[in-house]
Amino acid sequence: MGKEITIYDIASQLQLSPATVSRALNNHPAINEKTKVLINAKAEELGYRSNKFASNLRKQKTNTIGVIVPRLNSYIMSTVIAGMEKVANDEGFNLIISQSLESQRKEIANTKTMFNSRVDGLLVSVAFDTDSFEHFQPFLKKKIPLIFFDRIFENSDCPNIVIDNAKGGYEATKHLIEQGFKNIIHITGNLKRNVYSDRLKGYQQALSEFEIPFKSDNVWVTALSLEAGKEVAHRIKALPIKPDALFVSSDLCAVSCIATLKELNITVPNDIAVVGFNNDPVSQVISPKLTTIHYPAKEMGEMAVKSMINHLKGNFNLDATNTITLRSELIVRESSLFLTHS
Amino acid sequence: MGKEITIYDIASQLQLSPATVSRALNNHPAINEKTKVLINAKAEELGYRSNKFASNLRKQKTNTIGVIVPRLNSYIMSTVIAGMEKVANDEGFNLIISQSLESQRKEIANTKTMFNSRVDGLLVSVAFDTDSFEHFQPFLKKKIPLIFFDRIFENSDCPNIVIDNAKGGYEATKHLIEQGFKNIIHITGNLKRNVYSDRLKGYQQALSEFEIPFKSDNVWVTALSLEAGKEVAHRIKALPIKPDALFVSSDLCAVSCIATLKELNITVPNDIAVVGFNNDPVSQVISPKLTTIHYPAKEMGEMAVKSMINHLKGNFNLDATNTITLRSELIVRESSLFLTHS
DNA sequence: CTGAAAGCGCTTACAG
DNA sequence: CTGAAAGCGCTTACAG
Repeated sequence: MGKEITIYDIASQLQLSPATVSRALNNHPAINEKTKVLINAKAEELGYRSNKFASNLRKQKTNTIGVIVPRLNSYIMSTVIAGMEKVANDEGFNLIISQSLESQRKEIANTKTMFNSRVDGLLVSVAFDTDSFEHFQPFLKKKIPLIFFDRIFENSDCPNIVIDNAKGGYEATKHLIEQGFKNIIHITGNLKRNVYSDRLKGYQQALSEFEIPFKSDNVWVTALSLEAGKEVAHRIKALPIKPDALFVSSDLCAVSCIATLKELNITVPNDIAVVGFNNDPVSQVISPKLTTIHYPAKEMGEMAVKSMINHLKGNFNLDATNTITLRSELIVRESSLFLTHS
Repeated sequence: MGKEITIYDIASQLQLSPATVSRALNNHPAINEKTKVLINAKAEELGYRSNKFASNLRKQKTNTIGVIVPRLNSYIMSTVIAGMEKVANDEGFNLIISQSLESQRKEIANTKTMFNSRVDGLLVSVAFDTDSFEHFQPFLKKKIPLIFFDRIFENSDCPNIVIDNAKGGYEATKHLIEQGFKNIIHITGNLKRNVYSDRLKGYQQALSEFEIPFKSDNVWVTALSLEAGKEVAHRIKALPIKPDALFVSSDLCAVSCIATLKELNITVPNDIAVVGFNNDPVSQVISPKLTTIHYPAKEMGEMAVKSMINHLKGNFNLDATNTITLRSELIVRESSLFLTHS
């Protein structure tokens, strides 16, 4: 009970050296198969559990991957984390997770903690306002692999895991145009971030393809929050010439906007069509159901951890594949369909 | 760059022993204040970072708290985790998080991993179908503190952190009754779990207080998922005598049900009033807005980690305070208001 | 207030 | 295929 079993206990009971026990437990090829069986049986019998701290200390590795996200409690991020946890657990890696709460200041503090925790690798989705790369430099200097996902730091030379945000923005906008909508407002987040700037590019591309002039007044930068959705609705209500469609870079914000528009007697899609982004469950439980871009959050989390572990194990070099792009897709529901357009 | 600074480097540069450096860095009272200042300055200068693995190995502690939740990507749980992360980070503890995906089998596997990771303490919210305590016994045997939160294991003698679910159920039901609704169906989850059985008790208590007979046919056990919400709506549609209200133990399920009811030409609250549970953001972005019970998820996460750390530090004994109950409250919105009842 | 020394439990280069 | 020995970087009981 009180006493912990070590490889020395196994060794002495089996009349072997601790070195052999250690090798057998780690499935070292030089050890006789029969000896391995013996040792593993004894380990099982005694309830041995390996001491990670001794092992990590000796090996100078931590088997730990750090994760920094803007926030833990958004649909996308909690789903990404769920995917990460699954893979990490299966591979015997630990995750240290922290949230920047959308502030570069907190993100810097988080990177310091991660650095001091000696993570073997770091996975980051950057905050809204991050515009310096400096806090990531210590990792590169120490050759600790750094991978960005979702919200990447552009021109960083670090590997990135993303979806094709431009394509997502393009498809969302094109769909609206094909439904007959021409005056489309794009509600987005801080354009410093690739996810938003790329979707904007897609939006512009679609407009230009259909020869609809782009107006910068039609791009509204918001916090993409629940509150932002309400504000957008009120702003639209006050507009002399109303848009006929909205492309919103977040489902939750889109849905909140739709609810508020309804309160203001503007109905969706009849008065204004709406397309969201993410395929958050919320998009299915409102009426009208929200057309959106499916975001493979779980897959992204899995891919991020898998790539990191492969790199750490030397299975493949991350630098070679600088960007991994996951598939996203348009899901058409009622909120964007042309009905009885007035 | 390559070389890591240790206390030996600091010691030799300062002509001191590693023992003194170690003590100074840990703010040991026996060390001269001036020496401490000197040592800390040198540590800073050299970019020293403590090696947790050596320290943990020596101290036989891990500074790690294990967390097992049913799933990471639900509003409640991701918010609980966000609260946990905040406190753990501030206190220098690490979290190892894993998800049981509502299966006892996976939960058992998770407890094994946690045990082998030698967590200093374990925080658990149990799966839907967990009915054995056996997989937690190894922790008690080794005197590793175990705290349950949200979904607790009843009669376990372990400390619990919960809300007053019976009170929540009571208030939700009482509110509906006071609005004039009498035929109230309760949609809930697996009644093995305290969160659901207690809410049911509250529901029954409110009915009995108003002398409305309880009918077990009015309690529907579901997965409380998005899909479950749809099924409930269809089942109601098929009912010869329809209920006038629904008390649903999850906002997401409630909202999905409302959306489907609407498709079936049953409107909320006019035809059927609805009260949810959790105060998920989704409750605010639909129309009508959902009346619900606010669940202090972030606070629960913070409290769980705080209690665990205090216990580990010996600040107070957990066994003394067997149950910590956090405040929840009814939030009245449109979905439950008596309008033009037909 | 400071130091010498042992030991936490592993892994691995070296030797045979 | 197996072993002896050193060492990873700390902490702490003991001594002074």
